[in-house]
Amino acid sequence: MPTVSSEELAAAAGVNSAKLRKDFSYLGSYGTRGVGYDVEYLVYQISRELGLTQDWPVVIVGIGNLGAALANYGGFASRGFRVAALIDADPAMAGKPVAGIPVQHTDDLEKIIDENGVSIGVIATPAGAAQPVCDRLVAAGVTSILNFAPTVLSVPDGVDVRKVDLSIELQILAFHEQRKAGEEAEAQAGAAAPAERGDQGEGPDGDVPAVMPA
Amino acid sequence: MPTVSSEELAAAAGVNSAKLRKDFSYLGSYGTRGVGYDVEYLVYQISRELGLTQDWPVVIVGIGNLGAALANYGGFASRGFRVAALIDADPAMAGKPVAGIPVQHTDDLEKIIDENGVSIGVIATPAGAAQPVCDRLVAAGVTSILNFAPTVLSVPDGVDVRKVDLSIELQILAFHEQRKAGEEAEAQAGAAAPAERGDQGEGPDGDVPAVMPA
DNA sequence: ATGTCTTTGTGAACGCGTGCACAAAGATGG
DNA sequence: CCATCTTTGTGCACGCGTTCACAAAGACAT
Ligand SMILES: NC(=O)c1ccc[n+]([C@@H]2O[C@H](COP(=O)([O-])OP(=O)(O)OC[C@H]3O[C@@H](n4cnc5c(N)ncnc54)[C@H](O)[C@@H]3O)[C@@H](O)[C@H]2O)c1
Ligand SMILES: NC(=O)c1ccc[n+]([C@@H]2O[C@H](COP(=O)([O-])OP(=O)(O)OC[C@H]3O[C@@H](n4cnc5c(N)ncnc54)[C@H](O)[C@@H]3O)[C@@H](O)[C@H]2O)c1
Repeated sequence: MPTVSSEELAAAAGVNSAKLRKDFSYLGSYGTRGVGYDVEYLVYQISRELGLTQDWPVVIVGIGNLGAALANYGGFASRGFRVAALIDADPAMAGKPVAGIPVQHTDDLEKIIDENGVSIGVIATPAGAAQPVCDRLVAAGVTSILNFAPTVLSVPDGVDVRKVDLSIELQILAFHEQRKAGEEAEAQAGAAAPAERGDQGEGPDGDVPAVMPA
Repeated sequence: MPTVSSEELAAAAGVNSAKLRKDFSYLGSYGTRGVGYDVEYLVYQISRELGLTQDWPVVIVGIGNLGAALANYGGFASRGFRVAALIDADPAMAGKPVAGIPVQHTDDLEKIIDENGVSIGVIATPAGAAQPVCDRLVAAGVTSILNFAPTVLSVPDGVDVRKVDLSIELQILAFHEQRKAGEEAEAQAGAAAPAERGDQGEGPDGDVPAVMPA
């Protein structure tokens, strides 16, 4: 039975082993003291808890540059997501296949959501169309939305929205970049450079805490 | 002189006014007691601190579905980012314009980085090519990388990497989605549903803290 | 069966970000 | 010039997540 210790996993992930064990403990006691965790069983338990064991039908609305790229992306299927339908407002696109899936017109949005039992929608329309599209998706029964349009969406309680803003990603990089330059210039001033985070910035998260003094 | 109070700003942003004031205080004391903050001056100071006042040349490597979509995206320019060059390994693409910018071949990568003074690179190649491309970018002087390939990149100290993993965004939504369904089923069991966050999930950040008991 | 050795699971301490509460600053009006 | 009123800037306390440290559990050898 292949096993891994929390120490090994923690080292590989670059985190503290105690935290990793405590996190696992929320799923139950799946480890064996003196041995570690059964890899296969652990993978299954985590997958199940994260919802990776079921497959989720997803619709993409707005099949332009970005929407088409998303439709073509094979990485979703491997994580349990299935592109159930592509929707666009442009009549010229209706019926035209993108990534092997025929694009359907916005008029049928409600029907498509309903027939496919979709609860997750991706919005890749221009900013102006995002809120109206969002409203229709929600009204049709979608309760989770991934929004690429540069707009803050208003949704009722119970609906989750995640916004992906690529400009902000670049801004965060630029912020650190600017800071690097500043530190070099001040390197002669004696003060040591502050500790740098070494992670792979999983998203535009709790970053950028301290700011340089005036 | 148009001004805003920390209270107004906090309400608009949906955060605590004390936190907002404390954050601003790291930039210096730009407010006037009894009045508030001079809007124009505040915007300038924040922009400067965030590095929004300078424009950053950026190169995109891997001009496929995603890379082309990024190149066509106008939202970057408005935030101070300029697409300085597009690079792809496919000889057939060399010279072909995408979004008005001719695609250049990977062979010239180092020269392109150097001549344009690029310090920020975007990787949109297949996963297998990401690390080699990353190494070349870093060797050529790039110190910030936005990675779309589903790979964890190894970089030397001093180089920042941010990874955008769209599958993880969907997974987070699916996780909450699964949980919603679970709560409905357990609604009869008496325990009240835990408080739900109402924000717009700026990235795959410090989310998903507590996990359901076994 | 008993002892030893490894690794888990978790109570307790620590550190840090967030929010409260208020004194100080400064504008404004009399 | 003084009184009053608004809003900033910040010390302090609270809460939560992270880390430490260790007892308990269990495998494995003798
Ligand atoms: N391209 C990028 O890399 C990128 C990056 C970040 C954000 N974004 C954002 O993503 C969105 C899409 O970008 P894009 O480059 O694909 O734009 P695009 O113009 O190429 O595509 C937009 C598509 O949406 C369709 N559309 C318009 N109104 C619609 C509606 N009401 N219902 C359904 N479909 C509708 C259009 O027909 C078009 O096909 C934009 O909001 C953009 O700001 C794009
Ligand atoms: N399309 C999406 O929505 C999406 C979403 C998430 C992640 N991704 C990831 O982004 C990357 C690109 O996705 P895509 O859909 O655009 O793929 P794609 O196959 O359409 O494009 C890849 C491009 O990279 C070029 N390339 C290959 N090797 C290269 C090298 N060594 N140097 C320079 N260029 C090279 C290819 O010529 C091609 O043009 C992939 O890693 C994919 O997993 C894509």
